[in-house]
Amino acid sequence: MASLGELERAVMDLLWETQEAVTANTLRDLLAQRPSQGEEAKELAVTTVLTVLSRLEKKGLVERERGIRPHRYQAVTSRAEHTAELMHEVLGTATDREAVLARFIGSVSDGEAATLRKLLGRD
Amino acid sequence: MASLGELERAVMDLLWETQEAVTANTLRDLLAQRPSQGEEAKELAVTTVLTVLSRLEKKGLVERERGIRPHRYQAVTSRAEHTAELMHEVLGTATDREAVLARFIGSVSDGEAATLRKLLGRD
DNA sequence: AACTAACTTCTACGGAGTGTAGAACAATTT
DNA sequence: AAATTGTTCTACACTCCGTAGAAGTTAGTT
Repeated sequence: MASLGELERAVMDLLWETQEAVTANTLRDLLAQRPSQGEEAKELAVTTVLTVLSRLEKKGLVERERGIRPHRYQAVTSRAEHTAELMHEVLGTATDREAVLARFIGSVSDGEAATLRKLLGRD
Repeated sequence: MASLGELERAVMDLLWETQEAVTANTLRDLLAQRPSQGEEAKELAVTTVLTVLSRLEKKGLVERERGIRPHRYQAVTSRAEHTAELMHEVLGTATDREAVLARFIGSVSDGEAATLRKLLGRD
């Protein structure tokens, strides 16, 4: 259960940008200013945003504060963390993990290769 | 257009294992011996397998030889290559690629870290 | 307390993707 | 030509996602 729809993705992106916990109304407004891709951004109904947030909560990506009345939502993990998890999920528990990694780093930019070297430390 | 269904995945796994081009009937038989997960493996109709193969062909993951009569199907890329592509897709074109890589590397096994060091070459 | 405004949950529907396979059509074998 | 084998078409049910109105709940106002 990993993939997100387009709107779900847009919401997560906003939650990842604004590190704070925000309300559904705020998100609706933020979404309205965001022409997702070529498409004119139209005002969504708040219930739409709420539905999406509920689904994201069920998926474990979003956490909500139920105490205060306009509930506030925030991402459970950072985007980087989430993406890294996804990458591991894709890598999987296969027997050929190393082969995959070989192909993977084969097409990584030079700069990123350098970063990786730094992160891995010299032996 | 990256994700696969459960049956599609099972078919791809078989095509990746048997490096050869195989027929739909062969695949049906192979699938029958494969209890996907806890579930008792039942015999699927050949048309089911054919439908899945067509869809995989449309997705560019499978190639078929139309010359001979029982068409033969094979994977276009190796599993390792495909998985590596998926990983890049997940990594995406975000601004925080390096942050993602950092998290990713952080949870890679020691042996794999060593492999990566080797692949990246010492500086 | 009753009323109202804001907010949340429930229910729903249409479209896309997937698993599944029969019906109809095409080619090969006997 | 008839029978067999193989492929394509069509179809349906189920899940996920975008979308939102209807109904229910909470809080603020009179």
